[in-house]
Amino acid sequence: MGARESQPQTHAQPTIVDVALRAGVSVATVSRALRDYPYVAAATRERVHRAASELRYVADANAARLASGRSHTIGLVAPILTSWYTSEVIAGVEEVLQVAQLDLLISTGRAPTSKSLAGPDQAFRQRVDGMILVDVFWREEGARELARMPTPAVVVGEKLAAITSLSIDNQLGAEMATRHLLELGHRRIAVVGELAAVGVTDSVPQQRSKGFRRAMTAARIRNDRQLVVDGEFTIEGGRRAARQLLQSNEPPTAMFCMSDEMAFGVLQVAREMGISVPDELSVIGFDDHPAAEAFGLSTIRQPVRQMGRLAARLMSDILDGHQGTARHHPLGLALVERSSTAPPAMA
Amino acid sequence: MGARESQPQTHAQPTIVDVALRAGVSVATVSRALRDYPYVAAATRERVHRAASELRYVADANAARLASGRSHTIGLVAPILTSWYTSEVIAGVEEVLQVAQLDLLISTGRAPTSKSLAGPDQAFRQRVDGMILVDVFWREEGARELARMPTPAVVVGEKLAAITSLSIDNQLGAEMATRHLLELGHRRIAVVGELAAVGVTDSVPQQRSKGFRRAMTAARIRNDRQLVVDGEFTIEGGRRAARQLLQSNEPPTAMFCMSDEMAFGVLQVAREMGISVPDELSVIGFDDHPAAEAFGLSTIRQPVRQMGRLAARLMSDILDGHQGTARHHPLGLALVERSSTAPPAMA
DNA sequence: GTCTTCTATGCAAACGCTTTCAGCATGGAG
DNA sequence: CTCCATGCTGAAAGCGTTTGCATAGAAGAC
Repeated sequence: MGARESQPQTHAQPTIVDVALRAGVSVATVSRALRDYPYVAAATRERVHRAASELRYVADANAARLASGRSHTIGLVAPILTSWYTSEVIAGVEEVLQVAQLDLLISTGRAPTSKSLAGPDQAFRQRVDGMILVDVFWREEGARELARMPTPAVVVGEKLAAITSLSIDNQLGAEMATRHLLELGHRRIAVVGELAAVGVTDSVPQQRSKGFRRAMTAARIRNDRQLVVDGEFTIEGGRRAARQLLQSNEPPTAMFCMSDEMAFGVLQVAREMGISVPDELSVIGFDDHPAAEAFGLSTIRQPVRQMGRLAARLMSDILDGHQGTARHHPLGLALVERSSTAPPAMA
Repeated sequence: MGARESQPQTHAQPTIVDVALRAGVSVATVSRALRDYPYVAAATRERVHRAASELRYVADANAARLASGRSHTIGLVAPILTSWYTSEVIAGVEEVLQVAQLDLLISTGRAPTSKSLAGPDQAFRQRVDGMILVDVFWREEGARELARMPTPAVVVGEKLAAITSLSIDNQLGAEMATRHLLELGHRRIAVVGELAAVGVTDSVPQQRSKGFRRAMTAARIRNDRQLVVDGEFTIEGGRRAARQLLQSNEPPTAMFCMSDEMAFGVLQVAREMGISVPDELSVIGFDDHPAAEAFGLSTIRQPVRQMGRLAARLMSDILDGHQGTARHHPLGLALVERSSTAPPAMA
């Protein structure tokens, strides 16, 4: 009793068949009409659209994906989701995906098994049309492997040749920051970064480290190992680094922190120790974190949100077939002077 | 010419059929064996597993979902992804989903069309087994509607009866903050919150507002409308609020900011105006944002990450059928005293 | 031995779409 | 008047799983 005659009072979602029945056409036509394909008479299209909206029908994404191979979903992988950086990238990505009608599947980069950097696992790749990899460290070799995979990818945060990528020039940024301190007259400048990573070829910390050294060398200042300390890229690490540096018998007059968050920790410790910033100590960060202004922190601004937007746009283009060849997209940096940097006190 | 005989040199993913062929069993058996269903002989199971791993086979999620109705994906919706709060929740959620073998699909709560708070659109719901709604404002009426939907949901940030929810006690938190200031001896206390939302019944700002009023009333202090200002829940808004309050002819001796970020703005302005905190002005926030410590900001700590974890665990339980009835789960708050609050200067 | 239970397996029907292919009008070209 | 494009539509074959049902042995019950 009661075949499909009565309107579907049940809570089951309507299927394409329901729409077809109601519009008096075949499911094939419904499928075409709803996706605005050619070869559908205007009147028919109209009728189908009406039927669909009356039924509140929306195509099942899984079935569609199964049949067509496309999922209209792009995946994003990042080692940590909680950092300011990552969430800002995500926000940028979402911004453009939303208008591009694409969904976002997020995954934290599960342990990159030391073996062949397996990368996002297959299960993940299957469900997306493309991936945006943020802050996972690939290097050219990994990039080539990545490029060979069937799922297209865009890497943010690293300069790569084998695959579409985008990043800032970390070395340049560090150089800008250091030069700023140098120009103010500082000579005894400390860096707080991440020791473990500095050794890793082309890692972000290493690049920033290079930029720092380069500016220092240009100013003919010798490398002083006492003045490079570990801040682990966290606020807490920044605090430790600051204590270590400020309690030494010959403290620096300025510090370049490779991230704003470390700089926040430094600022806190300076305040607690009664060391006045910028009178007795200049501090410059890197990022332009949303809280940097409130700290009055001078810093190097990187356009993170914009990076997210760009990544999404590139991905979207690739999916549309306008890909062009893989290339790297550099993004600009800007020095933001605030109140944490000034000429050093008289010696 | 090479049917399926040769091993699949092609880049196409192996399907369940390939595994079946290789293990010498039917696809049905493969399906069962791989998911560790009963009624599969140990030896067979073993053989299938081996074949699968040799082929690097992993079941296509879309096909599986289509056939079984389950997607092993939970969806998360939030109005903004970029806030510290949201990303912390997400991190907590991811933490437990990862071990529960569930994927996370994220979506920003598209414009909640004023009409029947459509909620997460159908397209989204279809793709997930359950949803975690963070900081979308439902109220009991919306909650009931939500509960009627086929997709189970967990709401974080609001106390609801009709649906599983979890939140802190906002009123209590505000009361704790205010009482702290009161106990230090302050009488002229300002609140910075969000005016627009204070009028909305049971919105977070309204609840915090109530808590504030309640503590003040208990201390027999009259309501002074000059002392409640808008900070829009942003750093910038905090700055504006601070300027307005501090430039008035009778400035407060203490301020309760409904969020740490607004407090950051306040602190910045105070510093710029040469007003010493906490000597001339006490400031307390709400959240315990990661940067709060660096600011030396006293605040009310809410366990955001833990909320994410709990939400995910509840969702996971619901999906496993251990749901129990919908209920609200309260989370604890703690006063964190730092250096931004102290007794008022002599009058 | 026969009759039931179980256990283990396979067959084949969904699941809800997309897409190929073929078919039917229609209408202009010849 | 015939022939071919051309525009529109429908039938049906997948897409890669899961799962209900049937079946074949094996093992107990009698």
